[in-house]
Formats: sequence, C-alpha cells, structure tokens
Amino acid sequence: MTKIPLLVVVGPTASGKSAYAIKKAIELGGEIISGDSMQIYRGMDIGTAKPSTEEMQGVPHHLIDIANIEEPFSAARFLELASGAIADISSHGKLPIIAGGTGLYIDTLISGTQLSATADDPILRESLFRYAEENGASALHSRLAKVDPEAAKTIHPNNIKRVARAIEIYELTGETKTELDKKSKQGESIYAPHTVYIQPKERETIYERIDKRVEVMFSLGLEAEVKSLYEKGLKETPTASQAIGYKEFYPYFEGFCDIQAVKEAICLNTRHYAKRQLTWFNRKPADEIIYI
RNA sequence: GGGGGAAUUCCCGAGCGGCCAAAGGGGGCAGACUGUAAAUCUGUUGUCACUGACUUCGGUGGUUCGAAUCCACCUUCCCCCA
Repeated sequence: MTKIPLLVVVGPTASGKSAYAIKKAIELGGEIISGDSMQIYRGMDIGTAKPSTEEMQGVPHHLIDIANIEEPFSAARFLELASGAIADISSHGKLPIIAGGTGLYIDTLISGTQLSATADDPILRESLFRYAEENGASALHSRLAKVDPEAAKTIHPNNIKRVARAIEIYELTGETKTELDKKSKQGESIYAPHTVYIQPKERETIYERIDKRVEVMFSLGLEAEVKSLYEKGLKETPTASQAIGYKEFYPYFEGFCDIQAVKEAICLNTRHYAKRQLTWFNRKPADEIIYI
C-alpha cells in the first residue's frame, strides 16, 4: 500500500506557520488541517490567531471552529478527526497540509500511533487527584509503582496529572500504560510526511514577534472577545479555559489586576509556550528547516 | 527642623554573629512529554583552574578569632511629628 503524502508545517507560535502553509497550499494544490488544540473552538478567534477568511485566500481549512468551548478535546479526538480529513482531502487529489503548534497532536497523527478505545473517566480522575491532595503526590506515585513500575520510573512523582492518567489507564483497562504504549506503536504509519520546521535563528526574534502579535490582538478587540466567552462560562470549561490569551483575563474580570498586567501575563505565558514548543520540535527530526 | 524605619544576588523577598554564595518565589536558561498538551512536570541559575578556591548582601571605616547580621559616619528611599 502506498503511503499518503503529507506536508507538515510545525514551529513555535508566531513563527508564521499559517502564512507559510497557505502559500504552499496555493502552490501545490493543498488543503490545510490545523494542528492546533485551541483553534478548534468556535468564538476563540483573535486570541488563538486564527487565520481570517482573507488570509486563507480561498484555501480550505479543516479542524477550525469544530467545537463549542464547553466540549473537551484531546489528542485522541484530534487523531480521529485529522485522519478523516486527510482521507477526504487526498481522495479528491489534493495535498493535505498539517500546520500547527501542538506537537503531541501532530506527532500522534503522523507517527501512526494507534490509540486504543480506552476512554477516560472524569470521576476516577477526580478521585485520584483528591487522593494526591490528601495523601501527597508521592503516595499516588507509589500506587502507580505497584501496578506499573515501568511508567512510575519515567513519570516524576510531582507530575500528578500524568501519574493519575497512568493509574486511570490501568484501572479502566486492566492493562498498564507501559503495555498500551507499546501496543500503540505496533502499526506502521500510513502517511509519508515531509515536515518543515519553521524556526527562529535567535530566541529574541520569536519573543519580539510574540509581543507584537499580542499588541495586535488587543487592538483587534481581544478583551471583548474574551469577555463574551467568559460570560458564557469559559473559565469552567475543561479544555478551552486553559488557552493562553484567555485565562489571563480571569483575574482582571474579577477585579484582581489591571489590563496592563493581563497583557504582560499573556506575553510571558506565550513566550514560555514558545520555548516548550521549540524543545519539542528540536528533538524531532525535520526534513526541512526554514529560518524566520 | 525633630523622631522612626529601610537598603540583600537579574527582580521581589527571607536572613539578624559562625551551620550563608545566602531560604522561598519570579524571571532567565536547559529538559521531559502517547487521550486536559496554549496543559502538566523536572533540572539549573555569583565567578573560576568547580568535592576546592575566590568575589558578593548601598558606601567608608571600626568591633570580633569570625559580620549580610553589631557600632560610627556618609548616601538614597519610606513613614510619623513640625
């Protein structure tokens, strides 16, 4: 079976991935699939730097505006939807172009990881967190060590979310995370990706772009956008509430800080985020590196 | 004009004679990452010839075996009285 060719564009936030992807799409006759965990949400436009209709220049975009803010989202859901979109795009002879900054989502997709049907269980999760709170992180970690010593070795005890997820997997399936991870890697990827990594030569470059972009977001009306979502309960949503450019407004709306502090927090959090993305992409082999 | 308080490493801030290159947090830098990932977590952060040495705690002197810590004066800032 021949593999499906894919153009994958990755890079830190504000690196110009979207513009590059659109350019390539026009050049090569492609359609874009957003590999981004927050652009999927309707109404979150300015803060997620969603490309505007004009910017899209007629290139079809997938996995944008496909969920309401209160819906949870995950790598598994992304995998499912993105795979579908790829099949669809390539079936009518177009080149699927994945562009985004969510490293986990993109890697899961192109590496051919087979995620089993294991669901998640919010109630169980909740109880695991409570256990850690009451007995300490290391107590939860030793619970994991009992069932899955391999995973316990690689997950830091303080990383309660991961420790809890590993235990959750075992409780739900009777299999350990270690076993399931191994299984998930068995199948071969059906894709032939060509990855382009858009990278800043200097860290300063990306930081300056971020500051500038945040400034633009504010002038485009970010505050009003966030306010209206906040009134719809953004803060209580499971996934969307975490978005940078949004969560920093909560203390402001609640009277704990001024707007200047919000702006600074957004810039800072975005920089931290960009650094994490660079760390992620740096260790994955890219077929092509383009400097900003 | 009089009285009181404060100056600490990039920032905030603890320390109040030896256990202090100096807690903690922030920031910076580096890293991890398979179903919340724009999340979560880890390491490191005076200098060097780096299991040791050297230079730091506003400035200058002093007390002491020994000072970021005590004393004197100076500089700057804050508060109270006038």
